[in-house]
Amino acid sequence: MSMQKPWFLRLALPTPLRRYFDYLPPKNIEPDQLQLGMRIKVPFGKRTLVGILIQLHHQSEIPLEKLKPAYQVLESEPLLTPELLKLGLWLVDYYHHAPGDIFLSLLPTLLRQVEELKTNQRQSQQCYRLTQVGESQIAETSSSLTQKQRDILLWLQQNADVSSKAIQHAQLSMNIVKRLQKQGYIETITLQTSVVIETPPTLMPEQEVVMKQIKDDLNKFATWVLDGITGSGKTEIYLQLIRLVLNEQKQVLVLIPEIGLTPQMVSRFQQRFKEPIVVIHSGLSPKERLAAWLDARHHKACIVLGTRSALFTPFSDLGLIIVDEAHDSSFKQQDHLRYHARDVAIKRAQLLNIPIVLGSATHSLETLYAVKQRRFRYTRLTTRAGLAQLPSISLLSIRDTRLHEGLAPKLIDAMGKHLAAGNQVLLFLNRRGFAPSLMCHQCAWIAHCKHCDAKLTLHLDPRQLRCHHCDRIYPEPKSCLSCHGRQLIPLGLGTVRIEQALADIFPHHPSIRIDRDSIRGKALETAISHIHQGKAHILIGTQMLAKGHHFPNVTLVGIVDGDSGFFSSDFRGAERMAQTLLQVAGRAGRAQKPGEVIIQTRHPEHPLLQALVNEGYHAFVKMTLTEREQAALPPFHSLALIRAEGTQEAPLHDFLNQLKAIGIKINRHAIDMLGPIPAPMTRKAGKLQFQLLLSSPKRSALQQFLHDLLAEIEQLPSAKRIRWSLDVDPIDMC
DNA sequence: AGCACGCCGACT
DNA sequence: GTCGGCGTGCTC
Repeated sequence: MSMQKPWFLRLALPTPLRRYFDYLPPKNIEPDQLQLGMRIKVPFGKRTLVGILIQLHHQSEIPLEKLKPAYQVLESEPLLTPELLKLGLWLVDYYHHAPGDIFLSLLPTLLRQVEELKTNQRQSQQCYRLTQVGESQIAETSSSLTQKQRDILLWLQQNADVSSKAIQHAQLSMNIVKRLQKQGYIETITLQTSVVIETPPTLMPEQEVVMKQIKDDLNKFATWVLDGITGSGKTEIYLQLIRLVLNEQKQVLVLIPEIGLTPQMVSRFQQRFKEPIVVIHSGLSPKERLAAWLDARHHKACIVLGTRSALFTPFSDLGLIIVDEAHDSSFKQQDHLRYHARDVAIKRAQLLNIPIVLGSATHSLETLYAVKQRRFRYTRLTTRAGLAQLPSISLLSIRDTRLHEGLAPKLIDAMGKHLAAGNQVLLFLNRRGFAPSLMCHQCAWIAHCKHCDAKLTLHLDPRQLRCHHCDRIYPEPKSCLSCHGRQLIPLGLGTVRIEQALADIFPHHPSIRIDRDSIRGKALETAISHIHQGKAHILIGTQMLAKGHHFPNVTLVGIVDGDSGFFSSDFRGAERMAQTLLQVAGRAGRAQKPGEVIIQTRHPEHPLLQALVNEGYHAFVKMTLTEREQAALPPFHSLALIRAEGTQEAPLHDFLNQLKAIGIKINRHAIDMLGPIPAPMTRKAGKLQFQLLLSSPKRSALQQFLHDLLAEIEQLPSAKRIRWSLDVDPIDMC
């Protein structure tokens, strides 16, 4: 860059504004001292902010007199890698979100703050080890080490990766350790390593085939769809692929839906690899998160295992991305930047020219459609390990059947048989509490939440009504609030009600309930081990039970309500229900015991249910894809949803109509606009929600349209008064 | 989003 | 008299 011409910094700043900000360079700084991605401290209005350098340029649209000089550059090397910077630019383009919000959310919170970063303050979980320089110092006879320093190095040679506690316990001085660290003889890493490293098992023939397919393709971008039923050994494929990539001195990123539900995944990784592993999830403290982030950035960690947010970890040598349970909707962020970690991960792999593996037993329609279009590569595992058989799935019609607390006599009989044989039974019902509604016997009044458009759920312990949408609690009314009738009847089924009923039906078989009410914190682990020890014979649970854990002694799975998802207002309801059904079914019949799955339904003739049960998930997918195509829905059409939220209906309606009018004006492409319509749950926690749904058969057309529309909205005075948001590729409509 | 300014109502 | 309510406007 020429010394004569004026030059400017273009920064992303933490504001919701969809634009960048230009600054004059800080004093005494030459352009070649700056690198894109560096954090820079600047004055912004009356505030001081940290921004990220996006571009150096010669021409600013802002008049020179309005430009302020930046205060200072906060680092000598950019913390945001060029690769993440590119990914950020893509996110800006694709999700049409404020760039400042995006670029700053790529950094851990501690790095978004104006205060200077204090280093060497990490103490928790920090482990010390010798560096190569330190190793050679020990051998060096002429080294200037003192006896104490030498003792420490020798001790560390014997005891690698130890915590400061262990060092103090060995009567060694942490002060000297710190000094040796400064001299570069000792380094710290964040990890929990297990001592025992297991040897990889021999792969089954089918796994060999899958490995060979992916292995031959490991040095370039490809999206691999690994389709594997529960128990078919997907994780083993991950582990062996990771081994190959680690052997190339590269790093691996593994994304999983929820860390809390998959502790065994973490420990499996720790048992297999001696290379340092870092776990990133929302439960970490800001310090821990930063430490993990920096370890990945500087290749001190070789494997990063984490939830959605771990996607934005910087790596120096990333070689492979794995997304486990890739269909899971928790990969989609539902506020701020509404990104889908699965989709962004694919983009990241593409930018890095590395492979990505999506694993699931029930891939999303989007993924399978991409396979059909040959955009993704497909490979599958169909047999369960250890000769375990697949469970047989059957539909049980409960139409015209007298139910006992929601359970058909045939299901109760089946339960009796399995229990008598000494096996465990799992009942799945995705509704917490005792009863999902409370109705007046006289006038049919139903208790509703005052702040949401939702019925209140009756809970027993303590006895109260609760809104599952805003978590408000109401006392149980003694009489009907409408007609004062004294007889209020709990309607419908919750897990608590089933639990009570089962205590009567099977008094000699203890049961355990697993849902968000019965399980808090570590209780899940306790409950799971309880189940494994056979202390409970019947397991009753919600979604919580469907993920991650295997129950080898469960031979019967009962789906209490097989219809709920198939008749929901959301077009993805059936897909999600099918995924959940198969996921729950997968809990049963591992080991040598064959499993049985019984689905209670009022619509046994429903073609989608029939396809799912008789022909399997892929038949279900094929049929659902046809429906989606006819209805012009994803994956055939691209969607974007503009939501507006407020306390009064009229301004929201007006605002969205205004957007629609602008949309019609600028619409050069085939963009459909539906709305404004009330959101499926219009009132939630006291707020009204309206939405405008945009759809197009061409993703790029929708993208261009959104770009133009947002430019117009920025000019709109009403847009500043209304709380609104844009969701590109929304996954649920409420 | 923050954070100002600004113009009106009820308080020491 | 001023403390503070939130409408409006700006941030390179």
